[in-house]
Amino acid sequence: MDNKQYEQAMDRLKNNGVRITPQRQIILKYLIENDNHPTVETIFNVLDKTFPNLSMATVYNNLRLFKKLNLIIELPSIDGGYRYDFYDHPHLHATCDNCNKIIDIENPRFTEIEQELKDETREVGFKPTVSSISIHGICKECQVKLAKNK
Amino acid sequence: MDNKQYEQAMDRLKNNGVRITPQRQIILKYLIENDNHPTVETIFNVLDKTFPNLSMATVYNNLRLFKKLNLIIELPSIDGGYRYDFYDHPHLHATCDNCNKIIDIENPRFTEIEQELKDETREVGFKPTVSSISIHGICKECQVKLAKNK
DNA sequence: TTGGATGCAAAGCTTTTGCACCTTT
DNA sequence: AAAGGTGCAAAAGCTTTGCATCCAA
Repeated sequence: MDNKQYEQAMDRLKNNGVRITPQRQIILKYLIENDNHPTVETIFNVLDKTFPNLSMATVYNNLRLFKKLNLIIELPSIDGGYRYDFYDHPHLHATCDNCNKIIDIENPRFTEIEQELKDETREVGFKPTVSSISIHGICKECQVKLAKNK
Repeated sequence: MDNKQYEQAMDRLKNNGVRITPQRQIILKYLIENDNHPTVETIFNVLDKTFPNLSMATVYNNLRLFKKLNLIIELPSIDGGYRYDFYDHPHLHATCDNCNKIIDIENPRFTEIEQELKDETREVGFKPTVSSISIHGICKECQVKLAKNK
């Protein structure tokens, strides 16, 4: 794990007068170490194994808190729920509308594009924080799957 | 209203074997004529006035259908719900995380940027359809409001 | 020490579904 | 005439909240 990300996240909590609890630590660590864009339930199920008595409410409450502090971003899934992603460097998301998987796409030009989009919002007096940039469509695997079912 | 958008939407329904009902017509018309990014409830409340006995379930069902046909896009709001937007030409959304307002930002370069992002997903075998591109932050009005409350 | 955080359970929403009736094709 | 869609109400899910207890600072 990139420890710097974790330390910076802890600092952001401290600077906002938010207490550092084991629950907050493991949730953030999980999000930093995994780029699987988990649902709330996935996060809960995985962490509950090694941290019994963890409460779903705590996961919900803390995800909401982290989102407000711009530590994570929330990605809508076509299945109705949300997926969560630690907001490290901005990157492109490709969301499969068939299996709901979210794929990270890295590209050196992306930071530049994000900057350009943020600048555009500044022109109308907006104060940008994070970006949520997704391309919807069908992933490679599902294209094959869907073709077979015809 | 741009009638072409409406006609094209109707064609897309027909081509997919979907029946054209008055409910579908008024919901689509409403979304085409308004760029206020309404919630499900707003859509229901406005349309129910002139179309009594409209059912919330019908609004939900049809929004889901339109989304699947890529006629509209669904934008997550920090208040937990979603906002809907007729998917005409791609454009940038600035989402205020304080008042939940969504602002359309038009820029001639945007189509080009969207194309570039879609191309990036194609490189990993993805088949892109629509984009959902939002910059989160605080709008002009809320910046003033929040400064006053200090 | 003490205000904030957690866990549990209950409440509150939002969204979907079942079914009888109605409408488009 | 038949397949599909609608409205209503009930069910199902998801998310938040109240409160007693616990713990980080």
